[in-house]
Amino acid sequence: MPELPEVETVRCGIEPHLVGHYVRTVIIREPRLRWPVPLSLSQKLTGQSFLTVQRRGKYLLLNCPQGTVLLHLGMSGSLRLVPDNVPPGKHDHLDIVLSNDCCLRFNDPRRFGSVLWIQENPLSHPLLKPLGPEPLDPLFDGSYLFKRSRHRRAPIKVFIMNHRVVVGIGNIYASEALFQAGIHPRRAAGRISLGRYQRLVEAIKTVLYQAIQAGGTTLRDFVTSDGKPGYFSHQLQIYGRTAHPCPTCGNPIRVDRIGQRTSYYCAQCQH
DNA sequence: AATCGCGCCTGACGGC
DNA sequence: TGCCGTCAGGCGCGAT
Repeated sequence: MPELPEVETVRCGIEPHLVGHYVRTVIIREPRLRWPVPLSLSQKLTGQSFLTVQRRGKYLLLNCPQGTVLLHLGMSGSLRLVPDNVPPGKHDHLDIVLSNDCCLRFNDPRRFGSVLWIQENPLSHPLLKPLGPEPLDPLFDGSYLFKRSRHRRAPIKVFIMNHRVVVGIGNIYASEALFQAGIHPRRAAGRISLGRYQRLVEAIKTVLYQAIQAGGTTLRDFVTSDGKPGYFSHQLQIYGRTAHPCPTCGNPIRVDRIGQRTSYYCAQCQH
């Protein structure tokens, strides 16, 4: 599923094909996404040109002079650029056809994604306003997390997956970062020292950077007309590796359910 | 204020 | 083979 690194890779991939081009047509085949795709999207977006393509957490912002397409890939969403004569396939819910004969195609089997049109300042939109800092921003550091976590009894894994605390850390990278930092996913957030938070933040930045770099190389051929856009295969040390030996100590990796999410950890290495 | 649990949805998978 | 139940998961929302 798209995590922050995938969304950033998508952003980089589509940006050069959108910026400076205008929208010829919008085709909505299935408006029933997480929120209904507004019927007015077609009319509002047609004729607009793209100024910039930004990312905020896992949201993509396609900025136009008169508004912004606010897009989320949810669990199973993907964006591809295809020549505009390629017939749509299953779950191709929406096309933004561009002046350069290219078509930005949104596919989402589970329809947890969303495509909205907003006219106010995007950052004051109700979906974006409450979001915490970007994990790769320098102001996201150990002392920030330490301060935010005081008196919090929630497990650290739940805490760092809370998008009001910090955005873009999904289930996979939460497990990976906690493993790398040697912190047990169930430990209460309020009972972790500043030093350990500094190590955790370092781990979060490292796993995200590595994944973004991996994505940049794997998804070099972003413009495709066939096949699925491969989310890059993660180099995961712990996620999904139940009963495999821990790469550090060799003890079997454990799986557990924390905050309604599957969590992987090494009971020996993480405290 | 913080935390919990629900619901949205399809595809993959296991059991019978 | 086919049918059915279960699970996976991002994330906003309403309840506690």
